[in-house]
Amino acid sequence: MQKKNFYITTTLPYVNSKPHMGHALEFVQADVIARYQKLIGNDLFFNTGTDEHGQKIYEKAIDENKEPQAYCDEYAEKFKVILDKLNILKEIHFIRTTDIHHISATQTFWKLCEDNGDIYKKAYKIKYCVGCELEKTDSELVDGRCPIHPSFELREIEEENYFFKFSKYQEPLLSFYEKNPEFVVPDFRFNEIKRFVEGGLMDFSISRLKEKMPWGIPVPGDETQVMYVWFDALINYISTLGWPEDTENFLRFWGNKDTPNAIQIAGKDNLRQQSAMWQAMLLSAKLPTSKQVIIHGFITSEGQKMSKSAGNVVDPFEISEKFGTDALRYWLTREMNTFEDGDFTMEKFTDSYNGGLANGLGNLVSRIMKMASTNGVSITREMDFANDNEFEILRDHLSKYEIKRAADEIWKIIGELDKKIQETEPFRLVKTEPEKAKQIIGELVGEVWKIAYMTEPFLPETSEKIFRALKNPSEALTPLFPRI
RNA sequence: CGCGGGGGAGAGCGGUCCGGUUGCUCGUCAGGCUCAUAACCUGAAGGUCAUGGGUUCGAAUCCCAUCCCCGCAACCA
Repeated sequence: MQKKNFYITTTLPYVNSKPHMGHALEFVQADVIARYQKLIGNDLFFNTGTDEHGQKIYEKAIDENKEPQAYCDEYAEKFKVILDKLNILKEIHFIRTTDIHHISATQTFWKLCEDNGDIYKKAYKIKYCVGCELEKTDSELVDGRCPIHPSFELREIEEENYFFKFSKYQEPLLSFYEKNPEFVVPDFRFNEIKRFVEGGLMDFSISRLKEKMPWGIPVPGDETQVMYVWFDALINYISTLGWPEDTENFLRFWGNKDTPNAIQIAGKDNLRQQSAMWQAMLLSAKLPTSKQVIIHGFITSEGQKMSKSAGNVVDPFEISEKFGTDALRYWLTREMNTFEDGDFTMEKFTDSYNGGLANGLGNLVSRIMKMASTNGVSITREMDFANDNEFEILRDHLSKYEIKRAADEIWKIIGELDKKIQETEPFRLVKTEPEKAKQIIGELVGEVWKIAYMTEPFLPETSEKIFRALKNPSEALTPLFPRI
């Protein structure tokens, strides 16, 4: 099989809050795909990082009495810690939108769009709450008023901002979608964005007055303005590759216009930004588009949106500390519907842990390894992903990013093995026909090897433990997942 | 007429695109096994697949209408 270059990126979390379950979901989903690609022998560029500019960060920093940069440093660190905690591939690139190189790349990008006539200045009306002394977006308002200060009338202030000619890209985007029928996965999200673009596009504001909000990347050639955070943040997907200087790396992983290569994963709230706005920006800069955008759902808790006020926030850090990284990864990949919303409760979590991990995978490995060590049976076969047809089903699902379905296939095998042990009874047969029993146990050990191999993208730590046990069947195996 | 998702055994989900004995997980009940983490295997009970109409030999699935729940509605994973 020919080696390919594979690029995948998450969205960059905005550092206005610490890592939560939704971030964990996206990191783990991306990691499963990345690990799988690595396993089948492809060269990998895996990207994530932190989105650090903008008004909200600026305010938070002031609230916490910190310099914005110091505040961001602190939060970027928190995200690095959660990546580690989730056992995300160490080779992941971690870009920060305050990185010097990102800043210069963004300014270059801006100039490309500007040269193409897609950036212009226009008076822009903003709604301003005198109570908060802040600008408010329409989505923040309740009944047209600031929810915190409903007694104040909102003031309309006019300021000059730069705008991006999004409207110009309605037709180009639609024809691009037409030519790339798999551009957004799953298909119902693709329909959603098509309908949105068909409905007409409004140019969007891409800068802010520096004197009001200095925490942004300076607009080239205009000292009075900084870029609006969205414009800057999206560019990370290519600045992380060393664009614009490192054209070789860029072509290798981002691809060219005929064969775009970048896979992006994002939450459903990011559908527009990733699959329309960002693609229009790339078209404007005359750069290749992304290859595919994968959209996942949200995690609710007790059927409701997680929020501090509802008191139902589940901390991924705590869960993995308490039950293990792979227990959390298992839940995120197998219990969650890959493309839809899922609900997290402690009860569901422990049920799935006990069922799938303790009674399922853990117990199966225990019973087979015990028989193997008692009877001196060791591993007899080895396979690999790239060449073996045994993995075809898994391959089919993962090439479509059907993470849950791929995991389901593994657990189907686990169930069949439990059944096979019961039906062939090697533990009993060993007393009457030891050779035949050993042969069966040998087959079972081979199956455990296969499971360890297939499990690696999902549960890397467990996979490693099983491999270790397979090499030393005589060593006592501690339960992989004690019941909880 | 804004967009989208959903209504199904006690609970949670597949299945719906491309009509043809409702499938899975957990729970309950009965039996079996003893290699294993009170784990594992077999079987059973339990559903008018939201409602009303239509198409069809046949509808959870297609069409029309209605009711209810939940997100989003330009920058919140």
